Amino acid sequence: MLTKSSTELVRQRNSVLVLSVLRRHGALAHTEISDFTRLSSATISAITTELEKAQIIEKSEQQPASGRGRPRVLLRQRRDCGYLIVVIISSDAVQYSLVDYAGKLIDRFSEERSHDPAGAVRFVAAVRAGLLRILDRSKISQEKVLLISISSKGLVNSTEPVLVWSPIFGSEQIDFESALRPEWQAKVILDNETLLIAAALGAREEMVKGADFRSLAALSLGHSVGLGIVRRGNQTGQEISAPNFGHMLHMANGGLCRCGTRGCIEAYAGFYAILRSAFEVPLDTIPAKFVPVAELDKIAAKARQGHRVPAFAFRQAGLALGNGLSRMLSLTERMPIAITGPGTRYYDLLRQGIEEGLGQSHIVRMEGMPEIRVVADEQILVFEGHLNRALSVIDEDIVLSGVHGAQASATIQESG
Amino acid sequence: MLTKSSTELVRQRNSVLVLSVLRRHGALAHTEISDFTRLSSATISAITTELEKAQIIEKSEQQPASGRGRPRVLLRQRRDCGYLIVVIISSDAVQYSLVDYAGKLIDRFSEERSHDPAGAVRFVAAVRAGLLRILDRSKISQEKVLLISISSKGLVNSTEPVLVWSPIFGSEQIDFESALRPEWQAKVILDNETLLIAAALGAREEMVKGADFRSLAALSLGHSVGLGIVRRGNQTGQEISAPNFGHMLHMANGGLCRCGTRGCIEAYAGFYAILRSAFEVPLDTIPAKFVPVAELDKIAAKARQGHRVPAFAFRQAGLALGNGLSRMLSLTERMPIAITGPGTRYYDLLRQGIEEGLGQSHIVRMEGMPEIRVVADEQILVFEGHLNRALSVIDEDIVLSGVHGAQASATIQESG
DNA sequence: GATTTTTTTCTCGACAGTCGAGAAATTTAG
DNA sequence: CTAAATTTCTCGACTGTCGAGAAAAAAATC
Repeated sequence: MLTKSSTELVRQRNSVLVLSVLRRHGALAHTEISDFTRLSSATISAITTELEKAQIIEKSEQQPASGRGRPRVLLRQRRDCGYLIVVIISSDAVQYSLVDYAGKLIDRFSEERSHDPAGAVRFVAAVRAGLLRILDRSKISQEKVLLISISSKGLVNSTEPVLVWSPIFGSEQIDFESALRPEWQAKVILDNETLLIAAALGAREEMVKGADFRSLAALSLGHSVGLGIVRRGNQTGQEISAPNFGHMLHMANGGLCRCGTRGCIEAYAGFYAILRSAFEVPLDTIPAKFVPVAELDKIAAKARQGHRVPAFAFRQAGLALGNGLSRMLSLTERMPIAITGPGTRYYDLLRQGIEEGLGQSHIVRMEGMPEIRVVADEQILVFEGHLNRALSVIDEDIVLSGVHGAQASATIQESG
Repeated sequence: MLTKSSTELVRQRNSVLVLSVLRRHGALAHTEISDFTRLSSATISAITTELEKAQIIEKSEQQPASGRGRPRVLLRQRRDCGYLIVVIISSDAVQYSLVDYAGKLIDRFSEERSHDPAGAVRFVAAVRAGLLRILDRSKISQEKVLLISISSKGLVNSTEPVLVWSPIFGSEQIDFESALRPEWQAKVILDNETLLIAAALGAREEMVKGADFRSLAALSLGHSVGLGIVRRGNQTGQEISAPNFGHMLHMANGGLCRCGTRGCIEAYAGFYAILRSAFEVPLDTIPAKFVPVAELDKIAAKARQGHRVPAFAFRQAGLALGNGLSRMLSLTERMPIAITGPGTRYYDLLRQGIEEGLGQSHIVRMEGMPEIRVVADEQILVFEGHLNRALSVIDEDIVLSGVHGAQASATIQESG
């Protein structure tokens, strides 16, 4: 449904635009902002003075003039405009990071995760405690925290911050919104971890290729299998989604998966599945909850030495991934695939299977093999994705709700 | 990438908004437009007088006043503002329809399709002749044709009107843009047939449910298998896609498909596949080019009488469809599925397989079986989808490029 | 038949936003 | 000290939307 447009909307959108180029390129002068946004100098003046009055951006300290002419005055976000807490939930720990409005990391710690099975309630309590702890350590007032950005593996509700299914808690849903609302007025967002990886890679790619960038998929290999897809939207930035790839059907009536279904991709390509297959355990045995990486390393070593059974296990995993990717490509379009996660260390063993699995589909035979690249530093990508996403959400929120109100309160502060 | 906004953009978007409510609700009075668009009366005046000067809309004939007060003046699109040619390519014929700007059908005919294999070039020539023929019959000047909207089964390039793969011509690409550009200045768009069905069903659904509508998939069963997905976009209307569903991998190293790959869904669920399976022909035999529906009816009759082999053929088809749909749902979200096409007459035989195939996946086990409905009148839906899509494209084009220019030329005409 | 009521359309002034041009500011080069 | 260069700021013009009220036009009422 289309909706009406007004001149205020124009100002809002252009304000967000100014903030976003500031975000992307760091501190910028008036003229540079004008160049990047294609807005006239007069408009930049109007917008920046408004944002400055609202205490969202500030003029930077005078820096040594680097040429003739009137020296530039750089504009940058005010670090103390607001704060962001990033919560990264992984299988064995939860990492809390406090970040300021300029994207600078202020504080960070990790907490071990309790592995007790009936732990959803206790887990939520732990997250609440962790959030209060990082706030307490920083001496920042709670109202200044504008956003809490959470990520986890698993399936996430697309509109609300509800974890619908996760490898650890299964179908025991976790609603972060209602869990945190009592003590936090900050907005809460929740994203799938691999989605954030895809978003970060997409942003990097767009930096390089510019308008040529179309789409990209990120595949994360580990105890579980995740997929994120980022596509260039029609007009409004990027469109990202995190399908339930690990539990997409690979083969009807296939191996038993952790989720209780038979034949999921993960039941062939997850770490536990490779282990199960390498030890020739029947495919309908209930899989191990957790597999030490060292264990898998041993299997990989044997496979590299030429032992048939472990090599076959990796090959089967590759085939499941390749088939799944080919199905994903059939449902979307040809796009490069970036593989991340701890599983990349076995890529030499997986590769042939992946390529064969991809090659078995019409789309790949017709359009050719998609570009596959291995990307390290999964953790950095996740955090980068958090920042990209969270800070632009904050920018939008500030402009949408804040500028006029904040401007008024700023005037009061000045006169008071 | 965000882009700058300006006041002209506001006017453009609001003009499109006015045209779209006119499109949706038929002739409307000033006040009604204001109600629907939430724009003020003054703005409606400004926009409508502009559109009227540009000869895009007109005041309707005075109708008997139906109450007290100043009588309403209805505004409607000018039928002669421009024309649209709809070309529906099906396996045995090509249908040409001439439609005016108000969406009214003016002329229509079908032409048999030559089934010669080396026919891509000849086929394009036939389409060009057909287009000229329908233009000639109508006595409309060629410049008045603003858009040629083509649909076909198969895989379509998402940005340009290029048929990438089709059941009949295979990988022999057809670029309608370059084929028609010499003699037509009209814009050319090409869509997958099932995508248009999905778009039409989505529009209907949105009429009923309003903002509650989220997404919907249309599955078309026939000689080939098509899928269209429509999702409510973030802000700008609907987002539709037509994946290569029929040739998504169903089973690695499975039955041979028309496309030359093994294991496509169509190689189990297409009409030829059901035939092959019912006659217990080996799955690697090259499939029949064309299967008379009567032949399939016979098999269905036997299956309904309880014969095992033909019943199994339908069941296998259902399983392939169900597995494929479950994979699609894993990659998107839970959504209702509408089944159309000639294959719906065998739905009683397919149903059990489809449901079982769906049930084998994690997503369906977790979120439950999606709603499945059978929808008749596929042809009507295709045409409706064409109109929805094409006319809104025309509206946008007119406003974007036309209003000021057309206004100028109108003034010239008046003074001349 | 004149007047009032009701409903719709049109018009006017206020306000918000962007833009181009040029003025003002401020530094380096000579 | 002056001229040149460069950046920032300001002003008036233009476009757009809005609310209020005037104008139009028919039915209802006296």
